[in-house]
Amino acid sequence: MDVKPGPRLTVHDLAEAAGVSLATVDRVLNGRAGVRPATVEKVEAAIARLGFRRDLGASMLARSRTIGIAFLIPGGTNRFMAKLAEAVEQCGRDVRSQRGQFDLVRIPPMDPSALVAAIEGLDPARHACAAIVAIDTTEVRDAVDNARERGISVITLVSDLPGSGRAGFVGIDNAAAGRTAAALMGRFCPDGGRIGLVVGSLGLSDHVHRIEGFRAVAATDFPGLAIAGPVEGEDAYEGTYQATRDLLAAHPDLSGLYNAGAGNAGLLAAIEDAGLGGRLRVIAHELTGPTRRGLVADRVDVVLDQSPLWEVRAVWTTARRLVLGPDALAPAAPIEIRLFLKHNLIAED
Amino acid sequence: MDVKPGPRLTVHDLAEAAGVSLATVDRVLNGRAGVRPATVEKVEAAIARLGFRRDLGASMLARSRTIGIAFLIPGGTNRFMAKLAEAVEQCGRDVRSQRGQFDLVRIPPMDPSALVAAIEGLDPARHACAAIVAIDTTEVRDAVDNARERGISVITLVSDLPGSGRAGFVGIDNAAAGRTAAALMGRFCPDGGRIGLVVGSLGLSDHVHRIEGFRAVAATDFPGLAIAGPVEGEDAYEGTYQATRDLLAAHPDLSGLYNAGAGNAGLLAAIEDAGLGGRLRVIAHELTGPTRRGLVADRVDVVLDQSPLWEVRAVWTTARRLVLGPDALAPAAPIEIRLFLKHNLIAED
DNA sequence: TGTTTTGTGAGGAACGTACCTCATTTCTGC
DNA sequence: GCAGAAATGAGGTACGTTCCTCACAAAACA
Repeated sequence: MDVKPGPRLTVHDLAEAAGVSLATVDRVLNGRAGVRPATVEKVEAAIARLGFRRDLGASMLARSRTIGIAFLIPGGTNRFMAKLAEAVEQCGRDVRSQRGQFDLVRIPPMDPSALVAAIEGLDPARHACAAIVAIDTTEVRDAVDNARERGISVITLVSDLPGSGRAGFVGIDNAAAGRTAAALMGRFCPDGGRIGLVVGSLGLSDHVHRIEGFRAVAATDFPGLAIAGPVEGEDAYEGTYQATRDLLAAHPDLSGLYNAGAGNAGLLAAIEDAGLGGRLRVIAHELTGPTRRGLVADRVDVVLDQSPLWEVRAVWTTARRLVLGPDALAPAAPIEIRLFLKHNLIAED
Repeated sequence: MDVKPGPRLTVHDLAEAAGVSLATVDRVLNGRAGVRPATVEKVEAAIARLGFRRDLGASMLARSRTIGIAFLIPGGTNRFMAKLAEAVEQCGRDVRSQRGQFDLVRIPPMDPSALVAAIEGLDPARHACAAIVAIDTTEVRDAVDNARERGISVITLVSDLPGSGRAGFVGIDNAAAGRTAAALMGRFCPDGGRIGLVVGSLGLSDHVHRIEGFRAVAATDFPGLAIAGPVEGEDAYEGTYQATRDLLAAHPDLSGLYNAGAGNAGLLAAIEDAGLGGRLRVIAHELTGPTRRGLVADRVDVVLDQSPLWEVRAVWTTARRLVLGPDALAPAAPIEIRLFLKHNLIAED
C-alpha cells in the first residue's frame, strides 16, 4: 500500500489501475447497483493498492447537495444547553464553507411531547439528520424510529436513547463520569462522611447513569462514604435551590455534594445560605458561568465537563459519514470527560 | 446579517450584490492587487451582509494544490513522541481527501544540529509548512527564520520557540500544566512534605515552564511543601531511572514526585526498586503505556496529557489558514491540558 | 436461435472557485 | 484635453467528482 507522493490520484487513475471504466468505478464508489461482485472486488483491490481516497471537496461539489442538520435543543434557563446552542451557531457558521447547514430549534425542556412534536415536524427534504437531546420515553423512542423511516437519521446528543433506531450517540460515558466523581470525592473526604447527590430528573438517562457510576465506586472503593439522595432539582435554579436546601437541612453532617445535573447556581446559593460555603466538597458538571466562578472562589472543587463545541463537531462528522458513506471519513472521536480544577481553567470557547 | 437558507451563495451572487464584476470579487477574495480601496470595501460589505463563505472544497479543487506539511518529530524511545508520530500517520491518511500531504521525519532526539539540518533540508516546493518540536537554541531559531525566508512556514509543536519567526505554536500552556500539577500535589499531601521534580532536560522550554508553574503554585498555595530537584533524565528509561534513584536516595523523606518530562517507565521502576511503590504520590505527563498502567495499578495518581491527535489536527488547521487566508477558516482551538485519573481513562486514540 | 436481462464502456454536463487573457473604462498628472 | 497608468469587466478553462444518457457486450432465459 505505497502511496504516490506525486500528482493527485483521481478516479481516472483508479479506473485504469483496476482495468475497468470510469463509469464502473463510479458505480462501485457510490454503491450503485449493477456491478458483478467480481468487478467490485477488482475495484476495491485497486483502491487498497493505490491508497485511493476520493477528494471530498470535489465530491461535495459534484453532489451539489448541502447536509442539513436540525439541532433540537432544550430551552429554558439551563446554562449548559445555552452553551450547546451557542456551539451550534458557531460551528454552523464554520461548516457552511463545507456545505453544512445547521438549524437550531429550542424546545420546551423536560417535555417529551414537545420533543416528539418537533421531531415529527421535521422535513426530510431539508434535514438529512436531526440531533436531539433525548428524553427516555416510549413516545420519543417511537418518534425516532418513525423519523428514520421517513429518511431522517437521528443522532442523540448528550443524553442517549439506547435500543432506539438512532444513528449514533454523541456524548460522554456518563457512568464513567459518575465513577470519576466518586473517586475524586473519596480522595477529598479521607475520613469518610455523607455525600449528598443531586440530579435534574431521574427521567434523564445521563443523570441516572452518573448516579449509578458514583454509587458503584463509592461502594467498592470508599466504603466509609455514606450517601444521601438523589434529590431532583429540575435542572433549574429554583428547583435545585430548594432540593439542595432540603437536603442540607435533612443531613447537617454532609461533607460533600455531587450534582449530576444542572442548576448549579441554585445549588451554590443554597450552600451559601446554609452557611456552609467552603466547608463542603462540591463536584459538579459542565463548565458554565456559575461553576467557573465557583471554582475560582473555592466553592467548587472539581468540574466535570463535556465540551459542547466538540459535541456539535462530532455530530457534524457523524452526519457526514451517514451521507458520504463510512469509508469517506474517519469516525468522530468519542467525547471526553474533561476535568477542571481552578488551575487548569481555560478561556471561554 | 441574515443568511439565506435557500440555494447556495456563490461568488456570482456576491458580485451581483456588491455591484462589481466576478473578476473584482475574485481579486478581493484572494488578496490580489489592483483594486481601489473603496471597491474593496464594497465587496467586503457585501460579504458581511450576505454572510458569504467561500466553498472550501471548490476552492481547494480550483487551486489544484495540495498542502504539504513536514513533521519533524524526535525519534528514540520517547513514548509520547511515538504517539505523536502515529497521530501524524493517522491524521495524514484522513487529510488526503482534503488535499493534505503529511510527511513524517523522525530525527535524532535532543540534538539541535540534527533538527537544524532537517529544517534546512526541506524543499519549499514540496512543503509549504513544517511542524517541529523545537529545541530552544540560537541555531534552531536561525534555521526557523531562514526557512521562513525560503517560503516555509514553521509551526512549533509541543515545545515552542518564542521570539522566533515561527508561524504559530500548537501545544499546551506548560506553565498552567505545572500549576495544575502543584495544585493536585498540594491536595494529595495535606501534611506537607518534600516533592521531587524530574525533567527530561532543562534545555526544553516546555519542561522548564512546567517546573516554573509548579514552583509558583507550591510556593504561594502550599507553603508546607518543600522541593527537591529538578534532576534531568534525558527523556529516556536509563537516564530517568538513575536520576530518580539518586533523587530518592538523597531524599528518603520524599512524599511525592512530579515528572515534567518523559521516561516514566524508568521513573516508576526506580520507585518500585526503592520499595516505595504506592507510598509516593506521583504525577506525570502524557498518557502512554507506562503511565496508563501506572494509573491502573495505583502507582500514578494523575496524568496530565496533551492529545497528540488533536495537536496534529491543530497543525493541519493552522497550516490551512496560512495557505487559504485567515478568513477562510476558524482558527484552531487551543490545546487543552487533559487530566486523567484511573476512573476516567479513555480507550487508545 | 432469438430475446431479454444484466453488466460495462464512452462521453458529457454540471458543481463553485481560481486564475488567466484581453478589452474596456476610469482615474492620474501635465 | 491628452497620453499613460490604473482599475474593472467579460469570458474562458481547469480542478475531481457525480450523475446522466446511450450504446454495446455478455450472460441468462425461452
